[in-house]
Amino acid sequence: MRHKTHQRCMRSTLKWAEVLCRQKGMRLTPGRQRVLELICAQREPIKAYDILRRLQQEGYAPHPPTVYRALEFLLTHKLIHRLNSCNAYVGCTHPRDSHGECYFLVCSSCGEYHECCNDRLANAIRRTAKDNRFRATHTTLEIHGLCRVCAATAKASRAAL
Amino acid sequence: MRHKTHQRCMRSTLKWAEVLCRQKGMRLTPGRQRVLELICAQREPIKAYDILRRLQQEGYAPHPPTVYRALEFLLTHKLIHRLNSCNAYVGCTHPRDSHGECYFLVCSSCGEYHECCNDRLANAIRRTAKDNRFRATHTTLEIHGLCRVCAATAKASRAAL
DNA sequence: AAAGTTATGTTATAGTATAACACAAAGAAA
DNA sequence: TTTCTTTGTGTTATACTATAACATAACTTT
Repeated sequence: MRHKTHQRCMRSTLKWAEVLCRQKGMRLTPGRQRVLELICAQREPIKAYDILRRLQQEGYAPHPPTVYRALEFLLTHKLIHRLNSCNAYVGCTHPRDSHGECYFLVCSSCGEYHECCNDRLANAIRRTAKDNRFRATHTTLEIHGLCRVCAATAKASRAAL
Repeated sequence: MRHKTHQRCMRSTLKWAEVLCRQKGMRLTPGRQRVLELICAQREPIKAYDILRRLQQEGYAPHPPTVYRALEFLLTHKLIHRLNSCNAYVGCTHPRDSHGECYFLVCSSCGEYHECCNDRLANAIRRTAKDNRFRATHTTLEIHGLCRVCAATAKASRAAL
C-alpha cells in the first residue's frame, strides 16, 4: 500500500490522543501512550502479545492484562481498531472524525492495512440491515487480498515466466 | 430472526453435504457429518469447544484437533462459515450456490444469525477494492445488532415504562 | 490528610487453535 | 489378495489469545 502519509497520520493520532484525553478528562498514561505508539509505528496490524514482547524488550515488563487494558482504553476512544479476522490491532487513521464505522483492506502479501470507510459501503450495510429489519450497531468489514503494490509485483513476476 | 425455514435449510445442507462429497470424491466421515449436524442444529453460531463438549456428552470423545480438522474440511467445502467476530461457526444456508462471499447479520440479543449476501454489498465491496486498486480475495462482513424480533421486543418494553 | 476513584501489578486460569508424530482405514495398483 | 499410497483420526504437547479476581498504587476531591 505504501502510502507515504502513514507516518504523518500516525504522529497526528498520537497528538490527537493527548488532546482528546485532555478534553474529556481521561488519562493518557505512559503505558497507554506507549502501546498506542507501538501500534501507530506499524503499517501492519499488530498482535497483543507482540506488543507485550516489545514492551519487555524495552525493559518495561507488563503482564497481559496491562496490555489488554491499554488496548481496551484505546479501542473505547477509537484511537485504534481491532481487526477481527487477524486478532490484531491497528491505529485509526482518522481518529478526529465523528466515527461511524471503519472498514479495512488488508494485504495478505505485505501485511499492510488501509482504512476504506466510504458511503457506498456504509449505505449498502445500512440498507441491508433495513431490508432485514435489523437494527445494526456495529459492523466488522475486513477485505483481504493483494494491495496495489503486491498485485503489480505478482503480475510482473507472472509475466516474466 | 426466527425464520421457520431454518430446520429445512439445515436438513438440506446435510443432504447436500452427502451429494457434494459423492460428486467430488470426498469423504463425509461420521465425525465430519456429526460436526456438521451439530452446527446445523443451531440457529446460533457455535464455538469449537462447545462442539467438542457436545461430542463428549455423546460418548464420542475427540480431542481438539479432530474437531478443528472437521471444521476445516467443512469450511473448505463451504458447508459452514466462520464468524470472525464471534470465533464461532455457522451452517451455510445456501451451500449449493456458486458461492461468492457470504455476509452475516448476528443478533446480540438472541444470538441468531442470518446470511445477508446481496449484490449491493458485493458491489460496494468490489468497487471499494477497485477504487483502491486492491485485488480482493476474501471479505469478512459481519453486522451486529438487534434482529427484528429482539428490536421489536426492546421497543415494546421501552414503551411500557 | 482522608476518602473515593481510577489505573496498574500480579497470579491464575479460561478459551482458541495448531504442530508433530503415531496409527488406522479406505482406495488404487500390483 | 496383497501391497502400496493416500487420507483421516488419535494423542500429546504446546502456542496463542484473553480475562477474572484481588492487591496495590496513584491520582482527585473534599
